[in-house]
Amino acid sequence: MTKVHALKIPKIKNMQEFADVSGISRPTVSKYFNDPSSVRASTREKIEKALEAYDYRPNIYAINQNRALTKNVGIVVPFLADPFFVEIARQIEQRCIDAGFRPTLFSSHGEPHLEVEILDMLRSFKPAGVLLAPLGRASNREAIERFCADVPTVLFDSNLEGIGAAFVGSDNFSFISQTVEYLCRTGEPPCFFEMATPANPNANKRRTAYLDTMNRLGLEPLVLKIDGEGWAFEEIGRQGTFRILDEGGFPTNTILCSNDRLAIGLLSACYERGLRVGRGGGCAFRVASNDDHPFSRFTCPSLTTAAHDYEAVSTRSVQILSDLVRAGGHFPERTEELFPARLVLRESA
Amino acid sequence: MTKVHALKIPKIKNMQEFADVSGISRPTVSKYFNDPSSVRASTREKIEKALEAYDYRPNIYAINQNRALTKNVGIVVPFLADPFFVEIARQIEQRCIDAGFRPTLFSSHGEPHLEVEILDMLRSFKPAGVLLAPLGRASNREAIERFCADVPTVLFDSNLEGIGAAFVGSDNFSFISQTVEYLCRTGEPPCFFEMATPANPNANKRRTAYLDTMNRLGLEPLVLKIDGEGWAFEEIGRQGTFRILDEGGFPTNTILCSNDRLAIGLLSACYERGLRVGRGGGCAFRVASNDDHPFSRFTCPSLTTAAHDYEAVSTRSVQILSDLVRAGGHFPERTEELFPARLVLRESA
DNA sequence: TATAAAATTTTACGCGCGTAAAATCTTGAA
DNA sequence: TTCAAGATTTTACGCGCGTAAAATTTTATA
Repeated sequence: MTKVHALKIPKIKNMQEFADVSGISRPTVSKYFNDPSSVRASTREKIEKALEAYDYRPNIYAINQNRALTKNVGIVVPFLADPFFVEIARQIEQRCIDAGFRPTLFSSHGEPHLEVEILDMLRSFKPAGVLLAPLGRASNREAIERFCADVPTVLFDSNLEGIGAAFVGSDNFSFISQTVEYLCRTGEPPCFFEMATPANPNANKRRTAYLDTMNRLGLEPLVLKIDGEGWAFEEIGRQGTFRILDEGGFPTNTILCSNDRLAIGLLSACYERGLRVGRGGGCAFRVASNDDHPFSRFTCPSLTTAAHDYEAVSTRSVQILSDLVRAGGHFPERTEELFPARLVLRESA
Repeated sequence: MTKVHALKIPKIKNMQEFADVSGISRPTVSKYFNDPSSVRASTREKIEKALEAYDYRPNIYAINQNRALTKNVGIVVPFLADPFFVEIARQIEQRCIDAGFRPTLFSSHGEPHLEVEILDMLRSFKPAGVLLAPLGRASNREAIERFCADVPTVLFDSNLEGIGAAFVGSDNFSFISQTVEYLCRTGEPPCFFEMATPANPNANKRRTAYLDTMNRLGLEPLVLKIDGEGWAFEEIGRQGTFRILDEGGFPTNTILCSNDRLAIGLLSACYERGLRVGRGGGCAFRVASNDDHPFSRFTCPSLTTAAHDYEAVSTRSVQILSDLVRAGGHFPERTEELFPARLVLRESA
């Protein structure tokens, strides 16, 4: 666009020059860019007319240098290679833009030192606020706590007790109770398949929910813990399944996985061993899971799972962050908000 | 860290104050932060000693406002929900940091208007350079061309002829020739399974490579084009497979997919229809593909595919961008560099 | 029409740092 | 020891914009 008019118009270097050509004083122009509705309608028209003709954009560095609070928002997810986090990040990103913020996405890539580095860098960004999905168990709690003391932060997906101004996530009990009840209603009660040392605190909540639900139903719970560290859940689920199969097989014909990525690994291992999964006659067992991972509809068989309410979590997270920023960065007390799951029935159970 | 010493040390507000406490003039301190080796060793020691005691960090906005060229680098990928792009982005990110840049990741999320918006925003970032994997066919060529005229840009993954200072990607011919030759050597020649209107220009190169390779081998090529728009390749591959199966089935017992994500959809459709895929006896057909998508080892069966040289592409992209920046943003002529594939044999073919 | 109150604009100043040019210090050879 | 060339540091200025306070205009009321 610039190029097209290049012959006609002189280049605008700064706000002063733009103010000159639009016939308004520079500070008024500055006000306009901070909030167009803060200047008189007639003034706004003049500026917008000039804007069409001259295509000027304020220097973001000069803006942010002087403004006490920027409109930057940092979005930090623990592991971007997991499409679940991409999806939730995408929605949060869009809602931040709608709310007038300038979001930037970061991934800790599963590494605690990267998480700390990102928060460290985020400090110098002077963000209005940060939406943080922490690594969880591996997180440097102290570092995150210090960060949250300095920067208004809303945690999402994974809760760190007492840290951040608020937490928005999914109700793990809702996930598990729905899947367990469905499985019990339609067949044998499930055993619970999870990592022995899960990266994510949601995993612990899910185990507890499984135990509670089974007890409530008067059934004997059975937890299978598999080895493995880190964020390569699929591979961990796969190797764990091989080991279980080699050591005598699963104790029930119904398996509830802590999360979809473990289930993906489990399904691949079952397939490789020629074990058919599903509700049908020739099936060795049923498998259900939690998260509604974007790929869970393409597994073999497609995965019955409890779906996050992506929209509610992302919408509410950004809304709370907006409130937090408006409130000056502090809430009278920390809040936690959880959204229920929606059971998605597919072929695996 | 700041908090720990809070009682002992006064807070450093700006470079002047830091210069005062370290006994050096502010401009010299400025030089140090731009390049520590540009000040005398004795001066450097003084600064670094003060740095330990006072934990001061220059204001990035003030820095970037005055510096003609920032150290920012934009990394733009077309679709972050595809773990392939996450992986390549992660590696590029790390290499940018190693090269002294400050990378920021953006995703066009498959939408051309977002791609343009990102480039627009990137302008005001005054980046030293940009690494761009364009959407491809859907890209606004004109907008990207204008951007590349103003900002030093290296294209990667998807080439847009003549645009950008350089292109670094994978050699699609190497991918296809290896998979085709392997399939022909070990069984029936493959038909080629692809989208009728692929989003990505690599798809066209792959089709051409398939046709060439089959001709070279004296075999009759056979291209199956399936409908579908956008970036939901798995779903497109799945539905396309259902249609083909409903309309009489595949014409050969060997299928080469243009990319892994289509193959994932194809495999899920085959599974649902009870068609076994693989080399073994009871298998309806063999399926091979291209990309070595991070999930291709977890498909059922695991996917035989041609792998990108992630490391070579990311390393070379960043290296060329470094050169480009050093050269002042322009090369005497545009270069294209392609890296060969590595065949990964798994269970599907 | 006059005038006080409210809304808006302008004046005036500073933010934190980069950088050219001037001043100073090192270094090494005479 | 001296002194010039080279290396380093300091002086001096400006970048582009935010923002409090002052000045002005608009609006509402009498």
